[in-house]
Amino acid sequence: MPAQGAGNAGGADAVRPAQSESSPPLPPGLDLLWGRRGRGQRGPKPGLSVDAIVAAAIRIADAEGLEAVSMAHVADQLGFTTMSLYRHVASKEELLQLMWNGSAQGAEELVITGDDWRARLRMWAMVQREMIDRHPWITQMPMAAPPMAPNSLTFVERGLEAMDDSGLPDADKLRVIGLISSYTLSEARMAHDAARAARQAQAATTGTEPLPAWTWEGLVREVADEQTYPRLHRLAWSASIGDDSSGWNEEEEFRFGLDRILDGVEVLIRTAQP
Amino acid sequence: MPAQGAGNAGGADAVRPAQSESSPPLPPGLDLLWGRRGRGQRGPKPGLSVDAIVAAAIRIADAEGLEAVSMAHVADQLGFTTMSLYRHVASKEELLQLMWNGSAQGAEELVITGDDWRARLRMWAMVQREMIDRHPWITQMPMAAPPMAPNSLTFVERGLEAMDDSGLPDADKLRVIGLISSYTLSEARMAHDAARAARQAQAATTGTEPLPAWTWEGLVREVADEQTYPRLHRLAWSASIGDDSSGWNEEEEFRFGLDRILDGVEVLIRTAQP
DNA sequence: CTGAACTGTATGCGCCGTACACAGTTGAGG
DNA sequence: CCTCAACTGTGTACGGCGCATACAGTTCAG
Repeated sequence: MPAQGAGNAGGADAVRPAQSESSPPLPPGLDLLWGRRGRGQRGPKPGLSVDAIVAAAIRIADAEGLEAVSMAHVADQLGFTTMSLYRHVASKEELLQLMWNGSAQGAEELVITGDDWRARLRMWAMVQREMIDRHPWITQMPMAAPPMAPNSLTFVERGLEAMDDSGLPDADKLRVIGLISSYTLSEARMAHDAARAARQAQAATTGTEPLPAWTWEGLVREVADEQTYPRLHRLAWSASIGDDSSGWNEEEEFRFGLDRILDGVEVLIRTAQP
Repeated sequence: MPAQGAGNAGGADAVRPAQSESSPPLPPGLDLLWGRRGRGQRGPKPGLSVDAIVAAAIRIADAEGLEAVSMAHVADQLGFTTMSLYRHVASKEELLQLMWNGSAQGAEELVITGDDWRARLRMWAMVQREMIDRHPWITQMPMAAPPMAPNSLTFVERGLEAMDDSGLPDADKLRVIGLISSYTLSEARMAHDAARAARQAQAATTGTEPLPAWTWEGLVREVADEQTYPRLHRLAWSASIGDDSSGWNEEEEFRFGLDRILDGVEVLIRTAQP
């Protein structure tokens, strides 16, 4: 169904498609992200704005998790009715996209420092990880298409900038950026999913139970017999993996993988330009 | 609320907690995965089974996407009522976990071949990627906790096996496995999200529109001005990134990253054992 | 001054996960 | 053999979800 109903009595459609003029219309969702949605001046002053909606949604997601972000919840956080949101946002999915972009606010004034490409790229990855940790719910989002939001592009630009002195062809720089982002995002996702699972396992056994607090090694010991999983069995029964008593240091794990990747990039750079 | 309501008239609880005996009860969800859920013999023969439910759910997810997997849909695919599923599965979340494990069926008879650790590890990653591609919906799943399902552990065991001749300490082998899995999963996720986005962008413009078919470069050209995104601008306006005309070969991109990671692992192995 | 453009509201639909009470089926223990 | 507890599947109902739609009130261009 096209956006402009022909003889439809009364109601205007929720959001207008584009600002017209030269450029071809962007895919739906992206137009708003890049400020290309029309704004007439005829009606009453809007008491609600896209920014306010997105900010409220992010506040909720930070405080109560992504699953708590419903149109109704966001709306009455703002003191409006549910349907009022649809005057500014086409759908919940679009709101989620805007939240994604909003979570990366501050990427503009981000400065990546370091003596060489390796130090800078490392910092770039750590910053990305920190941004995700500040808004863990972004690891649960659909993530439609390659990142095309303004803040995402800014971040990619910073990554390319970090590799200015690498001597790699631009296409390879982009691939390296993609590689590191993939890893960082995935690692953050696993960390937060695990944390969430642990948290709600804790919540499930309120009070009464002695709460066994399963560790990864403990579970493997319980479940993996020696015949079918000899190596895992050995690993789980050998001395604790992590150094400290609690075992399993996530941050250390992340840095380990990152350094392996950077080693690989170094090999690429060295072989490309002798 | 504990599972056993004291004076509750009539109804037995949906699923019994554990099989008793020695071992301490596993966290909820895992007990079923590892076959540690009790089964009495008193009642009528069940016409429904966990396996049938999981198989039906996977069939739906493969054919119509994960969002089409609802308890109602699964149930009447099997010719039963919605609520009947809850006699075999504690919740939808548990069903999703079982689907995850079920999607990795066939991991037992998987054989990883190759002359050295590098070839084997590469094959291991490619196999993982293919398994994900066969069931793209697993990239959309919550993924509670580190992978503890039997098939997941089998797969990890195979990865460790692939590195038998690497000379690395076991803990490092595990970290390498984790690094590669993270990357593979994330890359697969991006690829499928992009594919899905493209598919439904296509579906949105049925018939009438000339469907512009945006490429990544095209979008960047449209949106990224030279001042704020100089490197991206240059990249997008230079000759097409991919080699063929359609640009952007996902498989090649995946292999690029994988080879970088393997290079990094090689560095680690070489420096660890001279 | 009028009417079109615009903002927020109220109502309602279909779908979701699942709590709960219930009827029918089976096998173990008396 | 009978009985009754254990068990399986059903029916109904509830609260929450995203969102279509019709509507009432506000503002500015003509």
